[in-house]
Amino acid sequence: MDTPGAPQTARARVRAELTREIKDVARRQLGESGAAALSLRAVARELGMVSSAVYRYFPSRDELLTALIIDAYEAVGAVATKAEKKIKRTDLLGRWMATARAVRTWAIAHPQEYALIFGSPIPGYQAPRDTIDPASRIPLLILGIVNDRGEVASEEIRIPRSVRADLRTIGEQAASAAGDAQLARGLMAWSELIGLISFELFGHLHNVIHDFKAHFDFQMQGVGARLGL
Amino acid sequence: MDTPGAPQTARARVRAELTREIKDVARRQLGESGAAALSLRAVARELGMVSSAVYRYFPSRDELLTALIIDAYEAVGAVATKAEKKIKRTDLLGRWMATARAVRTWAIAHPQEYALIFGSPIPGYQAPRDTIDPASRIPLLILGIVNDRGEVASEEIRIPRSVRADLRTIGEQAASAAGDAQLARGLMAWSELIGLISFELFGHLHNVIHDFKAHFDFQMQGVGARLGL
DNA sequence: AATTGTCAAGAGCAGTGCTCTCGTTTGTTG
DNA sequence: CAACAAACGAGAGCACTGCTCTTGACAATT
Repeated sequence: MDTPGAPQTARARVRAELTREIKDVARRQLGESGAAALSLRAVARELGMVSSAVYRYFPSRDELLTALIIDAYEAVGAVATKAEKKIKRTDLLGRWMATARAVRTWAIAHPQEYALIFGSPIPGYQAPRDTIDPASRIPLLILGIVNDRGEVASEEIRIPRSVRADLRTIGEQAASAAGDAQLARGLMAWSELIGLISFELFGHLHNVIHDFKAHFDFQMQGVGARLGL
Repeated sequence: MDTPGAPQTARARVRAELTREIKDVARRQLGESGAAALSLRAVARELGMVSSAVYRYFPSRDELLTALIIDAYEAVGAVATKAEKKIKRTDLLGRWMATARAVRTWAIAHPQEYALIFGSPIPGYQAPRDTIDPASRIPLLILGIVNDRGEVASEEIRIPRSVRADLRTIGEQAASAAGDAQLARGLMAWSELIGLISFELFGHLHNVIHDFKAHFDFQMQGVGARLGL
C-alpha cells in the first residue's frame, strides 16, 4: 500500500504522520487506564482536534484498537527475535531462555498492550486477518529452536490421531523437521510461557510468589529441559 | 452477614431475592456481550426498574462485577471439587485429569465468566480481599493431589533460595508434605492448565488446533506425568 | 400512632461512540 | 491555468453510559 520510499503527496505525508500520532497518543492513554477506558474523544482532545476528525483516520474505535494490537504483536515479536538472535546458534537452552525473558520483560514494561493481545478478547470484536501474521512470530521463533534440537527420544503419552494431524500441519507451516511429540512440546512451551506471564501480570500469583523473576527463570528452565535443550 | 437459616424480616428477604435476581440478569447479559458491555441501566431495564434503584443493591458497577467474579470463582471451584471427589483417592492421575477437564468444561460453558476471572483484569479496579479465598480453591485442589503423591525423585534445576522460600510458605498454607520441587511442579501445573484453556478460549490456537478436547487431554496427561501421577 | 429508615422513581450531569452536514483546503485533470 | 473531485476539520446532534441528588411512598420499629 504505502511504500515509505516515495514521499508521495504532501497530504499523504501529513496523513501518515497524523495516523502515527493518533496511535501514539492512544497507546499512551492505553498504558494509563487500560483498553476499556480508551476514549477516542480523549485522544482527539489531547491532539487538539475534534472527535469527528479522528474518524477520518480510523473508521471506528475498534479499528484503532486493532492497529494497536498489530503494533503490540510486532513489538513483542521484534524484541523476542532480537534477543534470540544474539545467542550462539548452538546454545539452544540459551536461545529459549532469551526468548522467554524478552517476552516477559516486554510484558512488564507494557502491561496494557500485553493484556490487549494475550488477555480476554474484546467482547463483540474478533481479530481480523491482519493480526494472525504478526501473532505467529513468537510461536515460530520457539518452533525454530525446537526444530534445531531435532527429535528427543522419550516414551510419552500416545498422541491422538486428530492431534497428530494438527501437529503435522504446524510442522509443515514452520518448515520444521521435528517430530510430532517434539512439536507438541514446543506448542505447550509457548502456552506455558504466556500462561506464566499472564499469571504474574494478572495478579494470580499475588502474595504467592514474591521473587517473580527468579520463579519465572526457574520454571522456564524446566520447560527448556523438557524440550531437551 | 446474612444467615440463610433465619428468614429475618420480610424486607430483608425480598432484598436478598432482588439482589440475586440482579446478579442473575447481569450474568446473563455478561454471557451475551462480555464484561465491558455490561450495563447497569440495561440490567435495570430488563428487571423493569429504574437504574438508580439498582444502586440500592450494588453501590457501583464495579461492585456488581466483583460479586459476579466471586460467584464465578466459586462456581468453577465447585465443579472442579465435585469432579475430583468422584475419583478413587488412589487414582492420582484420574483426579488430576478430572480436575482439569472440569475446569475446561466450565470455561467453555461460561466463557465470559472465565474471562472475567482469568482474563485481563479490569483497568482501574483491583480484586478485593473477598476474592482471594474462592480463587484459591482450585490451586489448593491441585496441591492436594500433589501432596498425596509425595515427593518424586528426579534431578531437576536447582531451586533459587527466594523461590524456595515462597514454596515453603505455599506448602505450609496448603498443609502439604510435598517437597519443594514437587510444589513448584504443582504450581506450574495450575498455570499450565489455565494457560492452555485461555489459549483455546481466547483464540490463540484458532486454525492451529482443531480437536481441542483431544489436544487438551493429551497435554494435560503430559503435565500429570511430569507430576509423577 | 408517630417516627425512623428503606425503597423506587425521576431529573440531571458529564461523558462516550458515532453520524451527518457544512465550508475549506488540497491534489488532480481537462 | 482553471475546474472539478476528493479529502479534511469543525460543529451539532443522537442515543447511550455510570452516577448523584431529590422527592414521595411504603414498611418496620418504638
